[in-house]
Amino acid sequence: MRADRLLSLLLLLQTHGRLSAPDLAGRLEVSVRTVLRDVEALSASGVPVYTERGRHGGIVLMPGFRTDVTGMTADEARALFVLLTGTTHASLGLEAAVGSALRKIMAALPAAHRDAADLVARRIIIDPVRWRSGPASADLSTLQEAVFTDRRLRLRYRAASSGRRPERCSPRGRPSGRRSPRGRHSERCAPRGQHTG
Amino acid sequence: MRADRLLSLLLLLQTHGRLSAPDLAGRLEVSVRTVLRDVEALSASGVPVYTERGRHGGIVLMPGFRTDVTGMTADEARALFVLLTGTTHASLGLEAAVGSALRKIMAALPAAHRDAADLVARRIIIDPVRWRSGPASADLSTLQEAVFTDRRLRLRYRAASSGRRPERCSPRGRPSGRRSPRGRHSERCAPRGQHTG
DNA sequence: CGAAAGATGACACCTGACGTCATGTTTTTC
DNA sequence: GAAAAACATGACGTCAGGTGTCATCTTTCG
Repeated sequence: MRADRLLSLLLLLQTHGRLSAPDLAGRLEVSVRTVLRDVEALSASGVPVYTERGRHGGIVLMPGFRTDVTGMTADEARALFVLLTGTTHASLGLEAAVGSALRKIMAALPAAHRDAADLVARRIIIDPVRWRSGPASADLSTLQEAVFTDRRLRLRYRAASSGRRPERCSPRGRPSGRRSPRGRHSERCAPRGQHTG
Repeated sequence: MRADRLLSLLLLLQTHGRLSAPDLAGRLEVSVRTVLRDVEALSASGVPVYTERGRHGGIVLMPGFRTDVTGMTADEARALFVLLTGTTHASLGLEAAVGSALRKIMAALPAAHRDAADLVARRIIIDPVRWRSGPASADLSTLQEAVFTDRRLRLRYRAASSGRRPERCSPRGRPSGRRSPRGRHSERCAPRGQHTG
């Protein structure tokens, strides 16, 4: 899904400061052209992302970003809070767009707002099995989430990252293998190199 | 978008107890076939929706639903809360899927969880202009939101519904009119009859 | 100057989403 | 019991969005 990948792109840019388009293409498992298209879409949507050309160019998120843009009132946030304590289970299992997007945001939360929600996000990250007990059709999204979680883990608890890996790999590949001729990295199972610096 | 409509379908079913497929088709401005497909998708996603055949059949949401399914822990909800107070502005303007979906949920919130968030949702519903001051590309989504809001208003504050209607109508119709041959109700401006009983 | 990387346009392919048509099946109503 | 209304399902065609690939061009750094 495109919206899904846009979110991942944004989170990747928030985590690392600057990434080259080929690098992003590898991480997101799409072509460089698609990465540039996505960057254009992000920029058109108001995300302060800009690019730098030349030898060591790359995609850069505006440094001042990631902190309080505060587009939402406390009231609105509270409304969401109330909503999410109740109905959300259905709405999460309902559509991959909202569901997986929120989960990805949640997974990447500590990087953005580490101050108040780190413990919460830690629980979610450490125990991804819980997601598997969700709605029945969680195969693909659980896999994607596991991959994403693993990446995040590499950043936070580098020691405890191994051994908790899902048995099936093939990130972003559908079980039917229909999408395999597209991506060039369908065989990879371990998380990609991570610029741990 | 399909995910968007699935959410609307769920909310419609939550508001009214039971609706026939042709009725839903009219409200959602799609064909009956699509409504049935959507119901199937909802059901496959774990939403307890069932159908009743025969003369006065219809689509019914399980009565026990809408209250605490509690698929999300308070921790997770708090994580979302923290998230939505911060980064959300970008993520809202970013992708219509998450953004408009959340707004629709928020708009329909009082029907579901009237107890704790009515005042919040009321503020949101009464002052939709605020959404217009968001990211620049909010044309279509703002229109859709306005239409949706108007419908909700008819239910809650029947007296104050008029006069605050957006100048452009054509709900769910793209400005280019590309989608017009599909939907059968592209010309309508006023909200549809609402079963106000 | 050459290599690496972003920028852009064009073209083809594929898939998901819809509408339409056709045909059953079930339930209510007359 | 027949007709009507409504759900159920399969098939087929259309259409637009998303992607990959190819081809150039421009910019920056070594």
